[in-house]
Amino acid sequence: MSNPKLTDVAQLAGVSPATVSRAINQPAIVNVKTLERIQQAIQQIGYETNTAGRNLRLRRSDALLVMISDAPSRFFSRILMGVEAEASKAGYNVLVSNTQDNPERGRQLYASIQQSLADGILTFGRHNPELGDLIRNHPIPIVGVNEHLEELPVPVTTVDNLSASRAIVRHLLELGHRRIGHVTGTTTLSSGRDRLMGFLSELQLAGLSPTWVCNKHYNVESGREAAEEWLRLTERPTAVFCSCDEAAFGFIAALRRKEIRVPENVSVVGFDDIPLADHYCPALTTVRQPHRELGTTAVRMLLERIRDVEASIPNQLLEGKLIVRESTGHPPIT
Amino acid sequence: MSNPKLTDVAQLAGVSPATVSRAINQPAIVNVKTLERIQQAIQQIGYETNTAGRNLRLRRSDALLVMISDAPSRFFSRILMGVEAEASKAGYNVLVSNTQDNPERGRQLYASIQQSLADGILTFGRHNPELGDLIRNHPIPIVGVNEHLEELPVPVTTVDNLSASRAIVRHLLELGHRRIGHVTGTTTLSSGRDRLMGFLSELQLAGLSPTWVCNKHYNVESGREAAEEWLRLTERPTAVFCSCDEAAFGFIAALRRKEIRVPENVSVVGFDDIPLADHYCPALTTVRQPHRELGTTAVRMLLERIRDVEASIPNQLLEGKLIVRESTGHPPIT
DNA sequence: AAAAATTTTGCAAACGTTTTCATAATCAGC
DNA sequence: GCTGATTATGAAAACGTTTGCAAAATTTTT
Repeated sequence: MSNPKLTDVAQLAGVSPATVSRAINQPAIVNVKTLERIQQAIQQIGYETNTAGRNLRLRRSDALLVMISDAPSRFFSRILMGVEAEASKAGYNVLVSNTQDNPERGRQLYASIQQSLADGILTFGRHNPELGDLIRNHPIPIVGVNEHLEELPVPVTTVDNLSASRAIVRHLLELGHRRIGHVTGTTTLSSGRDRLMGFLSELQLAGLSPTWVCNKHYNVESGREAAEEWLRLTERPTAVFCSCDEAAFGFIAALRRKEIRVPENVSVVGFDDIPLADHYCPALTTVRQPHRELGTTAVRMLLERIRDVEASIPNQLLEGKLIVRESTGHPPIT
Repeated sequence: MSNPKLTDVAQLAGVSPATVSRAINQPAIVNVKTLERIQQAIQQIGYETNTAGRNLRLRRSDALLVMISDAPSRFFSRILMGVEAEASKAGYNVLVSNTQDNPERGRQLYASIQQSLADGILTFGRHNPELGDLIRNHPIPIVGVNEHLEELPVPVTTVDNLSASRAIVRHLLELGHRRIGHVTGTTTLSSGRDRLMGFLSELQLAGLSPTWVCNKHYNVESGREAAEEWLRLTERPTAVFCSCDEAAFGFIAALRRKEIRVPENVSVVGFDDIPLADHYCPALTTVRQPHRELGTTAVRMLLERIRDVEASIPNQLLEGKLIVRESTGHPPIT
């Protein structure tokens, strides 16, 4: 019950396997008459080219490896869909692997290329620094997504966190806010740092100093905790820029419990524009990250890198778009 | 700059390739002395076994294909992590592919097995019915996740939507509610139908008839629309079971705009227990779906099926757990 | 109609494993 | 030290493609 092979088609069509192969891969160079016969044979017999055979011969895998360091990021599946779309367009398959904080994962990355399991790697999250040396010594096609990877000498694509954060601050300034606070994301991640930097620098540009910077992480609990802290402040900021939508939700929900209303008492901004943001109450002002484009861009960069490992590929910054909804308004009149 | 191969190791260790292969795959049957020498050689030369070569020889792919029909489900990434974990434990890789509503996708499924791109398929979502015949005629290892697939003769694993829904209704009944409504999920999906059935049957068991059934989908907008409808009802249910957390959020948010409070004026229950549910305001009473376990269970079923395509594998129902939080309470006293 | 140029095809050798079968080496028992 | 059983190795044939090279068939040119 074995699958039909190239030779079966060849036999049926009365030609050599070589010709069949050519008929499939470079139809142009085979006589139109025989081409037809071959195609007919392929149809009739239900032939599908065997990946392992071809990959062995061509010494490639036809696959891109998406590597996650541990938990998938908050919008992983949307980025992944972008990756999948762009990869399949280029004839690549997408492998997903979670290194699960395995300290040995650096080697794993390498191995997967060496054993021709994948032709290139897309990496989410952080990695063993020692891997940096490995890559420097012997480059493999690898591109980072979402975060700059100081420990890895690889090109990355991210949203322009800096500009977007500055846009958020500008928006709040325009509304008349002067006391503005920031609940940071995970500042061991470049995105967290960049959002903070954007916040600080735009404020400085306006001749203001930050009223409150609360060091947290990218999750709901952080927003909640930040709210508790906010409540204890003597001089409360009238607007708070939360590092991500989830944090903003946590923040708003915790405040509501204390009868503090958004945006009447305090304006809140998120970041990411997750699907719920538009339907929260109040609908959340936030920055829309082009999740899907992050995926497609990353793949394009990676493909270029696969074509030429040494190719110097600049980092790609994607624009985030400020979406103004209901959670921001003028500061309360005191 | 080619990678070291089996023969290189063999040469270095002064043995035949066959022995090296055995040393790797069945170390028990090779002399301990030579085994050591071989292992040393492998280390020294940095050998990694080439996947394509092995797959070609063994006629398998070492990969499971996760197939999504179009958009990834609401908690796809969490299920995927379960899939990944269980698959890698069994030495399998995970391929993700989105058929993007391509009508030809049925054939694609088949092709991926035929061309030994994958050893088995995990499928999310619905498929071309004609594929059913194909599979009946010539079974391939394939397992469905999350939804029963009437059109495909394959075993599936899902949460026990029926029981969970009944538990929700029981919870509401215990709180004293007598007028209970349901905002359905997508009823072309088995989960949507089952949740509805659970709702209806438990109500019937209590000698009640449903006050309100609102036919919607699994998303926030649906909740919002349902809220509008609820507001127009002359006899409003005092409790509403929404088909998923997102819908519940949309429902609650829309009500809040009309100054209707949850749970004071109306109790609301969700389904899924997405991360935000615990941090919404009010924290959402819902059913926790074992997302990760759905993934691991599906893989286990699939592996069994790969071992023996004809193996009769019963559907696996996983328990959902009712999590009571703040969004449900006693009915308002009228 | 022959020669030259061109297009189509086939042969056979890879690609890197694993495994059957047979042989060589080792060991136990007498 | 010899036979028979056991264990450890090697030679070689797959697995299913693709492709350089050369030959064959076709077309164009003279």
